[in-house]
Amino acid sequence: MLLYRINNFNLKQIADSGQCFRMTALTDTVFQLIFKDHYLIAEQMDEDTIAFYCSEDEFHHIWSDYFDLQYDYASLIDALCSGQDTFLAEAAAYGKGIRILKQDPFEATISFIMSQNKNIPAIMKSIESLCILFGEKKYVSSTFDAIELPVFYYAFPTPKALADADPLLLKSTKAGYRADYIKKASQAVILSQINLEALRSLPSHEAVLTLKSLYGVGEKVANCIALFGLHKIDVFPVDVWIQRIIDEHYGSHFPLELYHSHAGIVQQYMFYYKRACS
DNA sequence: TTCCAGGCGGGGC
DNA sequence: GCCCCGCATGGA
Repeated sequence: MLLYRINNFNLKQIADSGQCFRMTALTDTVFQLIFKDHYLIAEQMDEDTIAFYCSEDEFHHIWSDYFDLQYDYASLIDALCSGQDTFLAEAAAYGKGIRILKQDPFEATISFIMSQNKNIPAIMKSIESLCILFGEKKYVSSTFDAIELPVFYYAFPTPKALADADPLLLKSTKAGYRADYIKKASQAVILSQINLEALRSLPSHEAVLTLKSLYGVGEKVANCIALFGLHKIDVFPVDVWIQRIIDEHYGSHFPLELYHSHAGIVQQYMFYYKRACS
Protein backbone atom coordinates (compact mmCIF):
# COMPACT_ATOMS: atom_id res chain seq x y z
CA MET A 1 0.00 0.00 0.00
CA LEU A 2 1.21 3.42 -0.91
CA LEU A 3 -0.10 6.73 0.45
CA TYR A 4 0.03 9.57 -2.03
CA ARG A 5 -0.76 13.20 -1.39
CA ILE A 6 -2.17 15.15 -4.31
CA ASN A 7 -4.73 17.87 -4.88
CA ASN A 8 -7.53 17.86 -7.44
CA PHE A 9 -7.92 14.11 -7.34
CA ASN A 10 -11.22 12.52 -6.35
CA LEU A 11 -11.84 8.85 -7.00
CA LYS A 12 -15.62 9.10 -6.85
CA GLN A 13 -15.72 11.96 -9.34
CA ILE A 14 -13.42 10.10 -11.71
CA ALA A 15 -15.49 6.91 -11.41
CA ASP A 16 -18.71 8.85 -12.10
CA SER A 17 -17.34 10.99 -14.90
CA GLY A 18 -18.32 8.70 -17.76
CA GLN A 19 -14.85 8.52 -19.28
CA CYS A 20 -14.08 4.95 -18.17
CA PHE A 21 -16.46 2.08 -17.61
CA ARG A 22 -14.49 -0.36 -15.47
CA MET A 23 -14.01 1.69 -12.31
CA THR A 24 -16.57 0.87 -9.66
CA ALA A 25 -17.21 1.73 -6.03
CA LEU A 26 -16.74 -1.01 -3.42
CA THR A 27 -17.63 1.35 -0.55
CA ASP A 28 -18.13 5.12 -0.33
CA THR A 29 -14.37 5.66 -0.46
CA VAL A 30 -12.89 2.47 -1.94
CA PHE A 31 -12.82 1.86 -5.68
CA GLN A 32 -11.65 -0.94 -7.90
CA LEU A 33 -10.32 -0.40 -11.37
CA ILE A 34 -9.26 -2.63 -14.23
CA PHE A 35 -6.97 -1.25 -16.93
CA LYS A 36 -5.91 -3.70 -19.63
CA ASP A 37 -4.86 -6.67 -17.49
CA HIS A 38 -4.04 -4.67 -14.36
CA TYR A 39 -6.26 -4.59 -11.30
CA LEU A 40 -6.16 -1.84 -8.69
CA ILE A 41 -7.89 -0.93 -5.49
CA ALA A 42 -7.61 2.68 -4.38
CA GLU A 43 -9.07 4.47 -1.39
CA GLN A 44 -9.86 8.14 -0.82
CA MET A 45 -8.41 8.70 2.67
CA ASP A 46 -9.20 12.42 2.69
CA GLU A 47 -9.49 15.17 0.12
CA ASP A 48 -5.78 15.21 -0.64
CA THR A 49 -4.67 11.68 0.21
CA ILE A 50 -5.12 8.52 -1.82
CA ALA A 51 -4.13 5.01 -0.80
CA PHE A 52 -3.02 2.92 -3.75
CA TYR A 53 -3.11 -0.77 -2.90
CA CYS A 54 -0.29 -1.87 -5.14
CA SER A 55 3.49 -2.09 -5.14
CA GLU A 56 5.59 1.03 -5.46
CA ASP A 57 6.92 -0.34 -8.70
CA GLU A 58 3.45 -0.84 -10.17
CA PHE A 59 2.40 2.61 -9.01
CA HIS A 60 5.30 4.34 -10.74
CA HIS A 61 5.16 2.29 -13.92
CA ILE A 62 1.41 2.11 -14.45
CA TRP A 63 -0.92 4.07 -12.22
CA SER A 64 0.98 7.34 -11.87
CA ASP A 65 0.77 7.83 -15.62
CA TYR A 66 -2.72 6.34 -15.95
CA PHE A 67 -4.18 8.89 -13.52
CA ASP A 68 -2.30 11.77 -15.16
CA LEU A 69 -0.73 12.73 -11.83
CA GLN A 70 1.87 15.04 -13.40
CA TYR A 71 -0.56 17.47 -14.99
CA ASP A 72 -1.29 20.73 -13.19
CA TYR A 73 -5.08 20.71 -12.90
CA ALA A 74 -5.06 23.31 -10.12
CA SER A 75 -3.88 26.10 -12.41
CA LEU A 76 -6.55 25.33 -14.98
CA ILE A 77 -9.27 25.24 -12.35
CA ASP A 78 -8.09 28.50 -10.82
CA ALA A 79 -8.21 30.14 -14.23
CA LEU A 80 -11.71 28.83 -14.99
CA CYS A 81 -13.04 29.77 -11.56
CA SER A 82 -11.79 33.31 -11.83
CA GLY A 83 -12.88 33.76 -15.45
CA GLN A 84 -15.89 35.48 -16.99
CA ASP A 85 -17.78 32.30 -17.83
CA THR A 86 -19.98 31.62 -14.81
CA PHE A 87 -21.24 28.24 -16.03
CA LEU A 88 -17.67 27.01 -16.53
CA ALA A 89 -16.58 28.47 -13.20
CA GLU A 90 -19.32 26.52 -11.44
CA ALA A 91 -18.58 23.37 -13.43
CA ALA A 92 -14.85 23.47 -12.70
CA ALA A 93 -15.42 24.11 -9.01
CA TYR A 94 -17.91 21.26 -8.86
CA GLY A 95 -15.77 18.68 -10.70
CA LYS A 96 -12.37 19.80 -9.49
CA GLY A 97 -11.33 16.24 -8.58
CA ILE A 98 -11.70 14.88 -12.12
CA ARG A 99 -8.66 13.82 -14.12
CA ILE A 100 -8.44 12.68 -17.70
CA LEU A 101 -7.33 9.06 -17.52
CA LYS A 102 -4.79 7.72 -19.97
CA GLN A 103 -6.69 4.69 -21.12
CA ASP A 104 -5.72 2.02 -23.59
CA PRO A 105 -6.62 3.10 -27.15
CA PHE A 106 -8.15 -0.23 -28.18
CA GLU A 107 -10.21 -0.43 -25.01
CA ALA A 108 -11.36 3.16 -25.53
CA THR A 109 -12.26 2.42 -29.15
CA ILE A 110 -14.46 -0.56 -28.32
CA SER A 111 -15.91 1.07 -25.20
CA PHE A 112 -17.00 4.24 -26.99
CA ILE A 113 -18.38 2.31 -29.94
CA MET A 114 -20.43 0.41 -27.38
CA SER A 115 -21.43 3.68 -25.69
CA GLN A 116 -23.36 5.15 -28.59
CA ASN A 117 -27.02 5.76 -27.84
CA LYS A 118 -26.76 4.09 -24.41
CA ASN A 119 -26.75 5.59 -20.93
CA ILE A 120 -23.74 5.11 -18.67
CA PRO A 121 -25.09 2.31 -16.43
CA ALA A 122 -26.07 0.34 -19.55
CA ILE A 123 -22.63 0.90 -21.09
CA MET A 124 -20.92 -0.41 -17.96
CA LYS A 125 -23.02 -3.55 -17.98
CA SER A 126 -22.34 -4.24 -21.63
CA ILE A 127 -18.58 -3.68 -21.23
CA GLU A 128 -18.42 -5.96 -18.21
CA SER A 129 -20.35 -8.60 -20.09
CA LEU A 130 -17.94 -8.22 -23.02
CA CYS A 131 -14.97 -8.76 -20.70
CA ILE A 132 -16.50 -11.80 -19.02
CA LEU A 133 -17.29 -13.44 -22.36
CA PHE A 134 -14.16 -12.52 -24.31
CA GLY A 135 -11.50 -11.39 -21.83
CA GLU A 136 -8.84 -13.45 -20.14
CA LYS A 137 -9.60 -14.54 -16.59
CA LYS A 138 -7.02 -13.21 -14.15
CA TYR A 139 -6.46 -14.08 -10.53
CA VAL A 140 -5.85 -11.48 -7.82
CA SER A 141 -2.80 -12.36 -5.79
CA SER A 142 -2.59 -9.58 -3.20
CA THR A 143 -4.62 -9.31 -0.04
CA PHE A 144 -5.28 -6.25 2.05
CA ASP A 145 -6.47 -5.69 5.57
CA ALA A 146 -10.07 -4.66 5.89
CA ILE A 147 -10.74 -4.84 2.18
CA GLU A 148 -12.29 -7.94 0.75
CA LEU A 149 -10.90 -8.54 -2.71
CA PRO A 150 -12.56 -10.50 -5.45
CA VAL A 151 -10.78 -13.75 -6.28
CA PHE A 152 -10.53 -13.01 -9.97
CA TYR A 153 -11.41 -10.49 -12.64
CA TYR A 154 -11.48 -10.33 -16.44
CA ALA A 155 -9.02 -8.40 -18.55
CA PHE A 156 -10.36 -6.34 -21.44
CA PRO A 157 -10.63 -8.54 -24.54
CA THR A 158 -7.79 -8.50 -27.06
CA PRO A 159 -8.41 -7.30 -30.64
CA LYS A 160 -8.13 -10.89 -31.83
CA ALA A 161 -10.72 -12.17 -29.34
CA LEU A 162 -13.24 -9.61 -30.59
CA ALA A 163 -12.30 -9.93 -34.26
CA ASP A 164 -13.02 -13.67 -34.02
CA ALA A 165 -16.06 -13.30 -31.76
CA ASP A 166 -19.16 -15.35 -32.48
CA PRO A 167 -21.78 -12.80 -33.59
CA LEU A 168 -24.55 -14.21 -31.43
CA LEU A 169 -22.32 -14.30 -28.36
CA LEU A 170 -21.24 -10.72 -29.08
CA LYS A 171 -24.87 -9.61 -29.30
CA SER A 172 -25.59 -11.23 -25.94
CA THR A 173 -23.63 -8.34 -24.37
CA LYS A 174 -26.58 -6.14 -25.43
CA ALA A 175 -24.37 -4.57 -28.07
CA GLY A 176 -27.35 -4.65 -30.43
CA TYR A 177 -26.56 -3.07 -33.80
CA ARG A 178 -23.13 -2.06 -32.45
CA ALA A 179 -21.94 -5.67 -32.49
CA ASP A 180 -21.03 -5.40 -36.14
CA TYR A 181 -19.12 -2.16 -35.51
CA ILE A 182 -17.14 -3.79 -32.69
CA LYS A 183 -16.22 -6.79 -34.78
CA LYS A 184 -15.19 -4.77 -37.84
CA ALA A 185 -13.10 -2.32 -35.79
CA SER A 186 -11.31 -5.22 -34.12
CA GLN A 187 -10.65 -6.83 -37.48
CA ALA A 188 -9.21 -3.57 -38.80
CA VAL A 189 -6.74 -3.60 -35.90
CA ILE A 190 -5.81 -7.26 -36.46
CA LEU A 191 -5.33 -6.68 -40.18
CA SER A 192 -3.19 -3.59 -39.49
CA GLN A 193 -5.59 -1.41 -41.45
CA ILE A 194 -5.24 0.96 -38.51
CA ASN A 195 -2.45 1.33 -35.94
CA LEU A 196 -4.00 2.86 -32.85
CA GLU A 197 -0.70 3.34 -30.98
CA ALA A 198 0.78 5.17 -33.95
CA LEU A 199 -2.02 7.75 -33.76
CA ARG A 200 -0.43 9.14 -30.59
CA SER A 201 2.24 10.87 -32.64
CA LEU A 202 -0.25 12.50 -35.04
CA PRO A 203 -1.86 15.91 -34.57
CA SER A 204 -5.29 15.55 -33.01
CA HIS A 205 -7.34 16.35 -36.08
CA GLU A 206 -5.43 13.75 -38.13
CA ALA A 207 -5.84 11.13 -35.42
CA VAL A 208 -9.59 11.85 -35.32
CA LEU A 209 -9.82 11.65 -39.12
CA THR A 210 -8.06 8.27 -39.12
CA LEU A 211 -10.29 6.94 -36.34
CA LYS A 212 -13.36 7.93 -38.36
CA SER A 213 -12.24 5.56 -41.12
CA LEU A 214 -13.41 2.75 -38.82
CA TYR A 215 -16.92 1.54 -39.60
CA GLY A 216 -19.12 2.61 -36.68
CA VAL A 217 -16.85 5.43 -35.53
CA GLY A 218 -18.21 8.90 -36.22
CA GLU A 219 -17.23 12.37 -35.05
CA LYS A 220 -18.25 12.00 -31.41
CA VAL A 221 -16.84 8.53 -30.79
CA ALA A 222 -13.59 9.43 -32.59
CA ASN A 223 -13.22 12.47 -30.34
CA CYS A 224 -13.75 10.35 -27.22
CA ILE A 225 -11.19 7.79 -28.36
CA ALA A 226 -8.70 10.59 -29.04
CA LEU A 227 -9.32 12.26 -25.67
CA PHE A 228 -9.47 9.22 -23.41
CA GLY A 229 -7.45 6.65 -25.38
CA LEU A 230 -4.76 8.83 -26.97
CA HIS A 231 -4.76 11.61 -24.36
CA LYS A 232 -5.35 14.31 -26.96
CA ILE A 233 -6.61 16.81 -24.40
CA ASP A 234 -7.34 19.48 -26.99
CA VAL A 235 -10.28 17.62 -28.56
CA PHE A 236 -13.83 18.48 -27.53
CA PRO A 237 -16.36 15.64 -27.90
CA VAL A 238 -19.93 16.86 -28.37
CA ASP A 239 -22.61 14.43 -27.25
CA VAL A 240 -26.25 15.13 -26.46
CA TRP A 241 -25.36 16.52 -23.01
CA ILE A 242 -22.71 18.90 -24.28
CA GLN A 243 -24.97 20.00 -27.13
CA ARG A 244 -27.70 20.74 -24.61
CA ILE A 245 -25.28 22.87 -22.57
CA ILE A 246 -24.16 24.76 -25.67
CA ASP A 247 -27.78 25.42 -26.66
CA GLU A 248 -28.92 26.43 -23.17
CA HIS A 249 -25.94 28.45 -21.96
CA TYR A 250 -24.02 29.60 -25.05
CA GLY A 251 -26.65 30.45 -27.66
CA SER A 252 -25.73 27.33 -29.64
CA HIS A 253 -22.11 28.43 -30.09
CA PHE A 254 -19.36 27.52 -27.65
CA PRO A 255 -16.19 29.67 -27.79
CA LEU A 256 -13.81 26.72 -28.26
CA GLU A 257 -10.98 29.00 -29.36
CA LEU A 258 -10.59 30.21 -25.77
CA TYR A 259 -9.55 26.77 -24.56
CA HIS A 260 -7.51 25.31 -27.46
CA SER A 261 -4.88 23.06 -25.84
CA HIS A 262 -7.01 21.80 -22.94
CA ALA A 263 -10.56 21.93 -24.34
CA GLY A 264 -11.05 18.24 -23.54
CA ILE A 265 -10.60 18.80 -19.82
CA VAL A 266 -12.99 21.75 -19.93
CA GLN A 267 -15.48 19.51 -21.72
CA GLN A 268 -15.22 16.93 -18.92
CA TYR A 269 -16.09 19.52 -16.24
CA MET A 270 -19.09 20.64 -18.29
CA PHE A 271 -20.31 17.09 -18.90
CA TYR A 272 -19.92 16.01 -15.28
CA TYR A 273 -21.57 19.11 -13.86
CA LYS A 274 -24.53 19.01 -16.22
CA ARG A 275 -25.20 15.32 -15.66
CA ALA A 276 -24.90 15.58 -11.89
CA CYS A 277 -27.25 18.54 -11.70
CA SER A 278 -29.99 17.41 -14.07
C1' DT B 1 -45.43 3.37 -20.51
C1' DT B 2 -43.01 6.50 -22.77
C1' DC B 3 -38.94 8.88 -23.43
C1' DC B 4 -34.08 9.02 -23.59
C1' DA B 5 -29.28 7.57 -23.88
C1' DG B 6 -21.29 10.02 -24.11
C1' DG B 7 -24.53 8.24 -32.27
C1' DC B 8 -23.79 6.19 -36.66
C1' DG B 9 -24.63 4.70 -41.51
C1' DG B 10 -27.38 5.28 -45.37
C1' DG B 11 -30.39 7.51 -48.48
C1' DG B 12 -32.67 11.58 -50.39
C1' DC B 13 -32.09 16.17 -51.56
C1' DG C 1 -23.15 19.67 -47.67
C1' DC C 2 -27.69 18.94 -44.60
C1' DC C 3 -31.79 16.37 -42.86
C1' DC C 4 -34.20 12.44 -41.61
C1' DC C 5 -34.74 7.76 -40.57
C1' DG C 6 -33.84 3.11 -38.61
C1' DC C 7 -31.28 0.87 -35.58
C1' DA C 8 -31.32 -2.57 -30.20
C1' DT C 9 -31.92 -2.21 -25.77
C1' DG C 10 -31.93 -0.93 -20.97
C1' DG C 11 -32.65 3.01 -17.49
C1' DA C 12 -35.29 6.42 -15.42
